[in-house]
Amino acid sequence: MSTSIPETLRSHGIQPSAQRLAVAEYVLDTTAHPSADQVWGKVRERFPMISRATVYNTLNLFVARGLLRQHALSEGRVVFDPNTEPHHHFIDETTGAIHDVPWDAVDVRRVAELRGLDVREYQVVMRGRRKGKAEKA
Amino acid sequence: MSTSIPETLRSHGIQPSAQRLAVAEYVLDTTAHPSADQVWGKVRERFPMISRATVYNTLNLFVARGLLRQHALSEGRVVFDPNTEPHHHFIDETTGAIHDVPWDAVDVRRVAELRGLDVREYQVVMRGRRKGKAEKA
DNA sequence: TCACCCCCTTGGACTAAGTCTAGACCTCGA
DNA sequence: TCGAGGTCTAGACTTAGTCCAAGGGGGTGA
Repeated sequence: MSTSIPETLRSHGIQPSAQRLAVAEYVLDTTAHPSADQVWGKVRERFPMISRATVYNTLNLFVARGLLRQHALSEGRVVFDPNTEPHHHFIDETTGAIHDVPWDAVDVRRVAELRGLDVREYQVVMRGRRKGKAEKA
Repeated sequence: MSTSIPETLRSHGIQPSAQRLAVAEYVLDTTAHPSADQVWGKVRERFPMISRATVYNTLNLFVARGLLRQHALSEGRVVFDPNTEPHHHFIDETTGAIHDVPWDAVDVRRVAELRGLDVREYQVVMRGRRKGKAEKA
């Protein structure tokens, strides 16, 4: 909130443009883990003439510059996530929705001990169902 | 090894056929985590007239009947894995190769404690490089 | 103010992965 | 032998994503 979106883009070496701002406004402020085509659909609501190639180019640029991360978690769906800090993921089996799980909510030990493997990063991918508040039925 | 492939198929409620056997012979005995098209390519070496639809149908059938598991781990690639026991995965960032990691090589605690989430299964996905023996350069 | 250049965007063609469908083909039991 | 059900094939179709050539727009120097 302290820095504006154009500043954020510039600080990552990205020249702001109207299209890039429109993509950034949506994708840097969502927890919905949208796919590229979902981003396209959303951005077109406010910017109907934007082309698919531009959205793909922009998302790939944001990933390359570290503004976004790309995940392939479920069923070959590739999604984008503005949360670039280490975290885990929970996939709701009934809806397919992806939820972030804070890094310290899971306690993983001995990852680095695997012989012959130089583990640079890891995450826990969980599957199951959400309980409680979301479903009042 | 104790049970033949036709028996294995039948015991999972799958009627054996020449095509299904050809797919099963390769895919139930590999650790390579092949994609569907890789399976198609491999099976065609010995069975050139098999169609792509048959290979996809067969793989999906095997997954539905619990003979195989499907993973979407890296870059939207969907791969098949005959190892249906719980295990983790290591992805070699330089080659894209996927390696199985034994369940007890990683020590995960507190997964079940996430409030509001009913975790039915989980795995640790690691990324990095293989060290040592594989690279003699 | 003008012109130029460079970067960005566009639309459409192209590719790859996967699904669907209609018809042909087996195979097995009666 | 016949029929029915399940299986296989080829090809059309869909979806996700990339590539490319051409057009456009904004900043900078003259």
